[in-house]
Amino acid sequence: MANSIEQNNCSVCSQRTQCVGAAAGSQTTSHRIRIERHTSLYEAGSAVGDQIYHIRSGSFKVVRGPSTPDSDADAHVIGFALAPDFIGLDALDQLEYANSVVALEDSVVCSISWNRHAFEGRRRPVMRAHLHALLAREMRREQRAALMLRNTQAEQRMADLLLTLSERQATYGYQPEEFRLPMSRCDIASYLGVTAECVSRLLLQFKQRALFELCRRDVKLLDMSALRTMAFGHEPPPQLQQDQAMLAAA
Amino acid sequence: MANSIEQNNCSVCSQRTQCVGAAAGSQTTSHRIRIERHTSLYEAGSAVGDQIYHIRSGSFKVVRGPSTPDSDADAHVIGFALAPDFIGLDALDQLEYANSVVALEDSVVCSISWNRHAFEGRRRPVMRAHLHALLAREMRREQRAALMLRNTQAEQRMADLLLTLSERQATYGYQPEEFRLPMSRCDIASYLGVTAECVSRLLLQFKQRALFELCRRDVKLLDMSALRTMAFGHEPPPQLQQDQAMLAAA
DNA sequence: CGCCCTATTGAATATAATCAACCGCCGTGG
DNA sequence: CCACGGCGGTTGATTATATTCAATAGGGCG
Repeated sequence: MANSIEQNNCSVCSQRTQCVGAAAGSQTTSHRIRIERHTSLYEAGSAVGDQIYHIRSGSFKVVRGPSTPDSDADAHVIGFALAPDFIGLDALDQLEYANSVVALEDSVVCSISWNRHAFEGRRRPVMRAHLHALLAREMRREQRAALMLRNTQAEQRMADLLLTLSERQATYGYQPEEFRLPMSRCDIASYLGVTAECVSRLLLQFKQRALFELCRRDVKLLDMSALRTMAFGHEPPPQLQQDQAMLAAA
Repeated sequence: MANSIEQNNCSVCSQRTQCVGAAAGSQTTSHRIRIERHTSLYEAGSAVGDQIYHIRSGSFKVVRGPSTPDSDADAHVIGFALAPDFIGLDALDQLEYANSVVALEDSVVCSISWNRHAFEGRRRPVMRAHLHALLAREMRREQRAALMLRNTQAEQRMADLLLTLSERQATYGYQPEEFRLPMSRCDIASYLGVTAECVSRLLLQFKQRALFELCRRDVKLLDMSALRTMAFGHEPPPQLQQDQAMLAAA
């Protein structure tokens, strides 16, 4: 399913300050993989290797179980992964992947052999810290998502999702107000834990309240502070950039 | 808050087959800590040390944020931890704990210095595998919980909780049908993402349908297969014992 | 052009929240 | 010993929120 692979020198990578691979040393190489839209990086049930994946560009959905059991449309979206996220951390100890990862658009990932990097060589302690930080960060992100699911209405979760996407857009150098939703309404619904109809209605409401403009999948946020107020009880910060900072510093 | 501490020789520990500490070597020691009911093992905001905790007996709730901000009762329960769970894995890379852990009953935990065990000594690779297995397993557990929150009604989540508690009871040598709920209705409600009233009604329904007997906090499951059918769509297995087996085998 | 798939809209229904009252247990103090 | 008050838990009535079922709209693509 992965469409093309090429070698990659981490020391000249544009994302080396954020990446685990680059920290391992200047001569490190990794494999760069190009994934076409709607194809999977890996499928639930396939063998887990020695690698984790770093998204260089594009976006993915993480789906519980096989991505297309044909008839069975209850493939639940348990998360989205956008550049520069890492994928495959939850499978470190497993023989088979429990989830499938499907590209929402044409994307590029780096495959990093974590075992070699994290536990050999001079920079081993640094790499360990990196890996543990990634694991713990992922765990806290899951916790936060679960918290949202428990204690908020669909409206707030939708607002949160929009803000998260916006934030991600911003860290990538683009404007935070304007972006394109890489996922379908159905994916959003599955992720938020509501029906597609409900997503539709929520988006309509948002539009009517002039929180944003929306044409198909193109979004332009108009009132981000209102969205923030809606998502959290009017506080500014989920400490995400803090985690990013830690990662870069390590 | 931790009430008493004593030294502990892991090689004669009754749980050495399941514990990270014991695998490190025969002369390993850890600290055994006694925690009184309603006191916290640690509080959100307190400093993270070099240890993770292994529950030897008793039970805890994991609460997002400080456990008692006095007036503010919206302390959300993000999970329960029962023997022989591990606690503190999500803080490996952090300076401060993000969650608080509160004992639901008088409990005993072992404090294990993971850094020393996992990265020094002859059994280092084994320890690493242990630690990574714990981290990844915890992550998958979170994912499973989130899946339940997204795609199920309160009824199913309640059934799932009861079965989980039952299963835990069984792994500990007791009968799986009869046990005592260590947590309050309010804690259950917070964990399931519903109100306390709703929990009450659900439990009443279960009783009326003769799924179980319930007196205050004492439970006796009468129809476990019905509960299973309710929780998952009539399939048997969340693969949890598999994880346990892997852990013991490593 | 016409089909298929995604998305939207509407009406009726189900599920859980909210608000409010009440019960029963337990510890305290008269 | 019993009365009191507090807390955890239960129950009821009403309302809000999201689901379900069904029908429709619109874009992409052969």
